[in-house]
Amino acid sequence: MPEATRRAVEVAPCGSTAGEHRRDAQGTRRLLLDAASQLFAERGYERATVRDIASRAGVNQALLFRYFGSKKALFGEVMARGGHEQLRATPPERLFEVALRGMLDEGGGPGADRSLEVCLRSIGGSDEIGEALRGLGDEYADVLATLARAEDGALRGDLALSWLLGIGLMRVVVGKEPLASADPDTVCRLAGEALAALLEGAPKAE
Amino acid sequence: MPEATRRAVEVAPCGSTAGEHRRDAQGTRRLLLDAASQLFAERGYERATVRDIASRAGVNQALLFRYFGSKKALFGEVMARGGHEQLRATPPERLFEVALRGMLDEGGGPGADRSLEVCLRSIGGSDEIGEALRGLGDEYADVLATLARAEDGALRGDLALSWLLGIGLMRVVVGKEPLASADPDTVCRLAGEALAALLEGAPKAE
DNA sequence: CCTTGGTGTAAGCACCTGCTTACATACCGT
DNA sequence: ACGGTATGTAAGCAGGTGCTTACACCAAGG
Repeated sequence: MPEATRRAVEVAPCGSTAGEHRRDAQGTRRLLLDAASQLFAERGYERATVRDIASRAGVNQALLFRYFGSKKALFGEVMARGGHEQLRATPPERLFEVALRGMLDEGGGPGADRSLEVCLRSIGGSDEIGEALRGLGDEYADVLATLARAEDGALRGDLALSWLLGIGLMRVVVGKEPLASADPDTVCRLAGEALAALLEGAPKAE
Repeated sequence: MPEATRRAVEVAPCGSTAGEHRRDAQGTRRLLLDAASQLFAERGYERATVRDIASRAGVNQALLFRYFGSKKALFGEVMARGGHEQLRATPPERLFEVALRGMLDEGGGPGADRSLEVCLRSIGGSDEIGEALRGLGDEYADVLATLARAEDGALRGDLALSWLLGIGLMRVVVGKEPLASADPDTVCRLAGEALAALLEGAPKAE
């Protein structure tokens, strides 16, 4: 090893300011996970860069790769962490309304589940990302399908999920007026009534 | 068959050697427009690169910038060319069904209107792109709103459009089963019935 | 003390992006 | 024929991307 490596960079030690940043792998891992969750929700997968994520977490981007291996793996962990909680905690007959309100009340606190929003904003991305998103969609659609009593319940469940995501798309991502500013209660009522017609409609053309 | 469409353009009268590129600005401009239309529909705005577009058109990418100035301007021309035709040629009460079928019958010939598909696949993109897409969405929603007789017709129109795009999203972009393989007639019937409930529902909660 | 291994960082790599420039070539009026 | 110009091309630029590497630090453990 050459002697020149002894050269000091004279950079301020990270912990010198009030000792705030202790060396804690789990902690910074979580910082990265939180920052990624926010940025994926705000910009989608492609437009959220690893530099932005690391910057928001306040750490070096190399740590992101040390702890998660790749941007895609990080995305996978973010989706796995948030996505399924709401699904398990909500009874099927209320799932549509709860998920819809989750998207309508956008500023619903920092801990709100924004995985559907992440889905919407990331949809144009690479095929591997689409794969991950399809998984979450399948789970929602399966639950919704149980609400339709007709034999083609799975298809009706897909159509219900389509509407759920379509509404989120128009309101949150596109910002289409008057939908974007509409009262969540009104939107839920209108959608709920038509949804009932969908799920309880005649099972076959006759 | 993208190769066939390339040589199908015959604008200039002089039809000499088949393999050679006649120098025809209008012709290559149109080649670029066609290639861009296809690639934007297949991959969305961001993932369709100018190199790919020029390559599919069989010309040098520098020509793309000579004729259109920028990728965004090219996108604008593509959207302006295709988007509004279907809207004008369709009576309002059939718009939902026609647009829905336009997305369900995906391989509907090379001249089919795929602007809605372009919208869906480009949604995650930059804000300026979102602006362009919002314009087309507004036109559709305005027409759909006239179908609702209630005073909140505009909101119901937005919800109808949300569903239209949501179905396209799930079927074309995500490929969600069983929706992706479902019979278009069945999908149209299910959606149409519930849509009627939406548009003709009670005007106010009371 | 000093080694050792986990934690943090700056710098860089290879590639891709939209876009530009300098140059070659074919067409057309004279 | 010929020169000017419209048309086409190859090469390159500046910036951004995910990801890697070489190195500095800090806290334990001998």
